[in-house]
Amino acid sequence: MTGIRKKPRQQRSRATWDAILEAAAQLFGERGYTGTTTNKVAERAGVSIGSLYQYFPNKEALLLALSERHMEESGATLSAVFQQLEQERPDLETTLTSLIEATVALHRHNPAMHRLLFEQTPRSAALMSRFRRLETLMATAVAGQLTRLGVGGPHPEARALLLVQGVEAQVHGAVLAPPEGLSSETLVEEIKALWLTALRSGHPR
Amino acid sequence: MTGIRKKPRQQRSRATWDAILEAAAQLFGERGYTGTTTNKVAERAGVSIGSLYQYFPNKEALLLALSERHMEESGATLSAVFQQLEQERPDLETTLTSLIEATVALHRHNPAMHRLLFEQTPRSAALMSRFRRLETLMATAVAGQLTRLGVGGPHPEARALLLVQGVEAQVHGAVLAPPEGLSSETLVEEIKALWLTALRSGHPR
DNA sequence: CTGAAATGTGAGATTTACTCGTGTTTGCGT
DNA sequence: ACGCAAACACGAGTAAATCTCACATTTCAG
Repeated sequence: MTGIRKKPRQQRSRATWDAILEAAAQLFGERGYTGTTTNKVAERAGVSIGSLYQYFPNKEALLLALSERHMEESGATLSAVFQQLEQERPDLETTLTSLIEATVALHRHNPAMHRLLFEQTPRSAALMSRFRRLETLMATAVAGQLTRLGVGGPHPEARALLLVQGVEAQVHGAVLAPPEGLSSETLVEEIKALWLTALRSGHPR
Repeated sequence: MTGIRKKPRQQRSRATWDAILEAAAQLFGERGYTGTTTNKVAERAGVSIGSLYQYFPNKEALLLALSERHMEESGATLSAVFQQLEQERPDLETTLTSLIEATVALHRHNPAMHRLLFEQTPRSAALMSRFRRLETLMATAVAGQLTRLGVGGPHPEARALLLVQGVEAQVHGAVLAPPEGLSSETLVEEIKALWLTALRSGHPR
């Protein structure tokens, strides 16, 4: 269930593989998932429909491959942030700001892809499971930070998970659908303030 | 774009309309959205495929109608909660508990429908806009409560929106996908504690 | 009773995901 | 250079799903 039917062995096939994925990313972004046909993907990629199905067993596999790529990028970015946090060990406010700004950056980096994966797509079990894996990974790392800062409470894992889920939803809304009369910057500042208060209370300095 | 092609005028057509929607709810719940065909919906409803397309212009319209129904129910439930809050005017902790428990109840009431609308479905622009409308409505009501309790901060609307988005995401995760080793009850209690701290800090009694 | 509007029907037109038999290119041993 | 097997590419065709439309039936006002 890797979403890949055949790993390319020659360089030309690697090129068609890339072309197909790139075409899929473009068309999904332009027309949405259901609005895109596999034939159109093959056409824009400049390959035959048969070649597409040689590498991707079905339409959803294209989406899975794209999500894989996107989540690897996201994972790498976040890993870097956590690595820096573990080196510098800043206070709660700085730590929170780093995490939230990183989340904002992920949403602003490729809004089309984010919309595609989180809004316009039938979330299959496979996609959900990939997503939960990233979420769990992040929650674990966050729990480590909370514990270090002494704000983990009785259930650091639980608190970290709620932080990850909450911040993701709030930032998603703030960046991709800011409501009438509220700038996304204002909202992001409010998000930081809210979580800072929620976490530091009862644990000053 | 109402998702309804023709409003029924006679009672028999109302009956077929109901039968179609009920069949769609069942099959979508059993087989998922993409796993359900419009012909099967018509078959289970005991009507011809033509009748289905007389009332619903396409498959997605079935989903939209179901979401409409679900959101109306949710809206009614929440309205009742807010009405009670405005009468009894309880303190912050009780208010928060009411709101969060209401959200939990909504998720537990019909998990299949919730999963269908929020996970297994390609979220069209129409569906998203309906969802945002409910979210905005809720945020406005919550903002009123926060202001009454003196915890609105400089941007009560912003804070309320973040609360609605955050709690929805957290409760959704806690109820529909509690992680290994954490009961959803524990998580819900943690959600309450977290928001209570976030909101009451700096504004004791 | 009558005609017109509302409702119901289902064969089939159209679209789309996906297959498969066949042709072409590449790498490699000799 | 040559031949050959494996990898790669092709695209008409198949199966299955969505949706249409011309026609049949039911309802009801006058």
